[in-house]
Amino acid sequence: MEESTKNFIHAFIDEDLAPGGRSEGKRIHTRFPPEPNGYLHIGHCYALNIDFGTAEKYGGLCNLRMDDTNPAKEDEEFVDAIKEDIHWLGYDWDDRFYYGSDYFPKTYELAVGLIMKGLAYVCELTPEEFKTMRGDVGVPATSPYRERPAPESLDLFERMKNGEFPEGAMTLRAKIDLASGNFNMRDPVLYRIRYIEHHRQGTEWCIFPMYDFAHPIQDALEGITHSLCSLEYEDHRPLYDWVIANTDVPSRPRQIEFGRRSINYSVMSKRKLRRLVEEKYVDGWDDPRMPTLCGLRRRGYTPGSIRDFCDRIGVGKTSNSIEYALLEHCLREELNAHAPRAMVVLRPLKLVIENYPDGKTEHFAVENNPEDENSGTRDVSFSREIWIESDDFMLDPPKKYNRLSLGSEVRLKSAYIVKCTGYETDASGDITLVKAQYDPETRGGTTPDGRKVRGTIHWVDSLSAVDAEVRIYDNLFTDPDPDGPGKDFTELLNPMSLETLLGCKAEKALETAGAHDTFQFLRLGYFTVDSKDSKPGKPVFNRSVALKESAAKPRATAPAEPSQAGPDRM
RNA sequence: AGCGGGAUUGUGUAAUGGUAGCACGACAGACUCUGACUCUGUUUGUGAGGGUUCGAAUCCUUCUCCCGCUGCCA
Repeated sequence: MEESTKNFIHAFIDEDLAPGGRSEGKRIHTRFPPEPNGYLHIGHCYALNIDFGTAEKYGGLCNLRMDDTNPAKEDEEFVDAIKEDIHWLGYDWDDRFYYGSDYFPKTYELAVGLIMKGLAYVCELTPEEFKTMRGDVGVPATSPYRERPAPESLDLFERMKNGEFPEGAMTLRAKIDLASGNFNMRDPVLYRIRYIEHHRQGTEWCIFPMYDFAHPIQDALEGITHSLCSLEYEDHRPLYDWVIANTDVPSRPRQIEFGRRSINYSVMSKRKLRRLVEEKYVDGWDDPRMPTLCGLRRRGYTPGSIRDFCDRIGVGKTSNSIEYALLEHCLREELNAHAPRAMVVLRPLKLVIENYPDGKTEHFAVENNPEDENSGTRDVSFSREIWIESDDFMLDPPKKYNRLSLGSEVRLKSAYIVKCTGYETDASGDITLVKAQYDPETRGGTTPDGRKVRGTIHWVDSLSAVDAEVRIYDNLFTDPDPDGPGKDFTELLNPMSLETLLGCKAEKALETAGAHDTFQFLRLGYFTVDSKDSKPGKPVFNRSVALKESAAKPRATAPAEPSQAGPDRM
């Protein structure tokens, strides 16, 4: 997992660490600064991996800091969820957990210092005036308050802080360059007035620093050496550097920007994820179809598979969309090695073994995981009537069909070889039952005579079967890029993204499976116990990811029989 | 149009002047008590033109295309 390949960020850091570099002799220190206004998603994992991973690579430290300088958007509710998700992924910040808002007094002090140096002024342009006087490409911005004497700005700024002016009446602006081609440098706002209760500061403050002012100060105060952020802040770097250069801060962090990464068939922006939840296209932030960490967790993704994914997608300055198949591969790879096997029939069809004594029950020891010799075996019972997957029997099988058809032989996994002798149908011609004869010499699924049996299928003893609900998930969207230009993602939702199967038959051992337990259902895929809806005796499983299927495998027509739409089916 | 970034196979990522490699996907075959896993093999790429050089993905140049910014959001 620790690829530790060198990326462009490492190249910059090596350069800074070299003799004469800005970080020579220093311990590398990064930070992860989420805004507590939503749940973490897979895109954050990528940033987490960069922030914590870079610190780790250099034997440094990474802080966790809640970026909460805008009281209108943030909520304490998200703070704990964010911390939980990060810990779940396996990253730790020790005792270095901070809130940006904890620095409000110091930030205010530094703003005062800027005013005294003549580098900031109180501007009384209303938001509307501000907009009209912002200038344009080739047209400088203007402000009649730009030359206001420092003592006057000092007085007004203090009164802003004391709550003497209404929202929007004035701002504190940096005095930089009204004609800059980089609009972020056209005397950017440093402080604005907001009469909103802050989730931690209460009503202590009514003026709040902007990100562009607060962030570099917070970084410098914490001794951050490298402030890693996404590409959209590239235009802000000159301002970041300006703040560092012109305020009295103890260190000089370097901002480095990296390209974002998204996943196809998904949306990633908080705004869109919020819409999916609020407009009930999904069942909540932790709906297993969501790219949120809580959603992925409920779906059955493991921390290891997600971190492996982040390592594999690399770090660069391009903004790209990764194929969902890579994430799935990472999960399969981990689960194949570790998930215990179980037999579950999703779409049950009764198989009656005519020459097997009625009332008799046998027990077989079935290996828990053929990939892991130490995983042992479990006891699986067998009797005259068993459930098999309905597409494991076909009347008119295509070529290369290895399963049951009239007259064919198949192995019941770990039990016996059976030969199909007949079937029954209902009035409409649908198959209701399949008949077979077993070969007593093949106990355990062996063939003492050395004959080859092409197919092996999974099965569940009807006498001990447990009814289960299984949820099959597919992409949330039908379009690989639902976020693309000119597209309305709500019109691209996949109506088949959730299929709920009721009356599935699970082997007895699964009756009491606990939340987040993950199994490989033989020949089907990896399934995780749903953490919300599963109950002992009434298990509910989420399909985390299907097994790969070779194209050669003939696709039987999927019988719709026990399948039913869930309540939130779209 | 002003400023800032970017372009290597279907996808992502290496190669900083010296054989374009790796992973995922796809396809084909071997193996198999999971049509999984594993193993083997195959296909497809340096956005375009010009230049420098023995030699260019890499350096120079012109062009094309893509993305971000013009909140008192982060």
